[in-house]
Amino acid sequence: MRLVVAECTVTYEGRLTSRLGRAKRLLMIKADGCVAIHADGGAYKPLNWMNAPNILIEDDTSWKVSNQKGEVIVIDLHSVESDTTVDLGIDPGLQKDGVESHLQELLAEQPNVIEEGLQLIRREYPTEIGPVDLLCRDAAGNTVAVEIKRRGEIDGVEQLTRYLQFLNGQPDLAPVRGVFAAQLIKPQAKVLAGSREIDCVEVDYDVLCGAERPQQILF
Amino acid sequence: MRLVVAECTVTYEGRLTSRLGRAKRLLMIKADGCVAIHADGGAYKPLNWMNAPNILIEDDTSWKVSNQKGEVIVIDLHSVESDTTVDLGIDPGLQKDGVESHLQELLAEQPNVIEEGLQLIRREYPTEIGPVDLLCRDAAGNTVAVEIKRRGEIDGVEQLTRYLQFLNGQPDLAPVRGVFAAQLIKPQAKVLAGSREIDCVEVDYDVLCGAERPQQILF
DNA sequence: AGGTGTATGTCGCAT
DNA sequence: ATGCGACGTACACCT
Repeated sequence: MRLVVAECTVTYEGRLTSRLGRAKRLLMIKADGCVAIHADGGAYKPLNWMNAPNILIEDDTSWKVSNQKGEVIVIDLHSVESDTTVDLGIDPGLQKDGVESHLQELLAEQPNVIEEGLQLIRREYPTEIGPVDLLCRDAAGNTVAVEIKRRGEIDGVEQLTRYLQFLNGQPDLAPVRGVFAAQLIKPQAKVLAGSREIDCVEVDYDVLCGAERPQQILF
Repeated sequence: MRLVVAECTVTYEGRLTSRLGRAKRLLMIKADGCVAIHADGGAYKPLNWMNAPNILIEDDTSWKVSNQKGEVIVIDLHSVESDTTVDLGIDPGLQKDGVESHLQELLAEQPNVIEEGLQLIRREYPTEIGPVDLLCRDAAGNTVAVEIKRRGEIDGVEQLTRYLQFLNGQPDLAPVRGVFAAQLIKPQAKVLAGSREIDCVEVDYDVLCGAERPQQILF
């Protein structure tokens, strides 16, 4: 990784056009070739950037970074305060826990956690308007579409509503009812779901992890 | 801005849980207090971060960054290779030249590009649930709500649907039909729009710019 | 390569 | 604060 602190002006032309007036900034060039221009604020997001793959052409007073899509950043350097390079090596990578896909896996294994007697028909059931997280059959033999979110908000209810609309247009599946499952469901989402006769279920992620094989725990 | 290069391990607990195994990384602390942990790849996004406002507690071997929402990053430092601070001053900021609003302006001037005989009633027509991009009257005298997007996706159709629902509840306007206009409309959005009897129109931004005053070009 | 859904999305603006 | 819409969204995953 190369870190340059310099007075510079920057222009970007691509998905939009932008300009940065003259100021001292940090230029970060990573081993993968991506370039980021950081100010001393504005959270972790750089002011401008160009992700790999790109081409960096460097001359005495300016850098030109361009990619295949026709995006270009031009960095004019007025004065360079420092220019250092560190070898960080390859990172072992970030281990994430608790994302939606994991929650979906756990609930696919344990649909009865969502509702007594629920059985999985298919995970990621494909439709023209996108995949339904879980398609299930309930104790009474009716089809149930389950939408899973980490945090249940209005968007998720809208999404599930679309699926239900679509699925109920399929004579071999209808009638299909909906269940909205999330670790936490916001009040507004609950209200909206309620008004559409969609059940809401809040699931405890830790309990779900612990209860992954309840038989083995019980005996 | 403070830049530290160090061997470290990191854990984050908050919206999810994550771990970073021991490796050399760049720790960036900006003047606003935000902290970012960068590896030498993965575009401009840090592996972990904590935006301001937060509290950084530093001792000999570890840093603890936490915020009011209960998110916590713990950085264990095994060895520090460098620790430098630069004063970048306040950035003059990024000047953006947007495309979205411009598209709306152009279509407001040229509603007939959307549909033959369409006339503008009002741009940014206010409703309780947000402004309708363009409210128009068609050749037959019916009211038309136009939603404009750079890229037309399902969200945009949902948004327009909400507006139509609202507008059709106004006796002086109803019936109102919808037109979804974008530079590019995704297949799923087209399907959803079709099922709701919303017309889709793809507009060419460059042609629109060129056709801004068609009379002057024709004569 | 293109399409779709997720994200610790972030960011800004209005209520 | 919360809701809502835009973003150069980025990114993984699938066809």
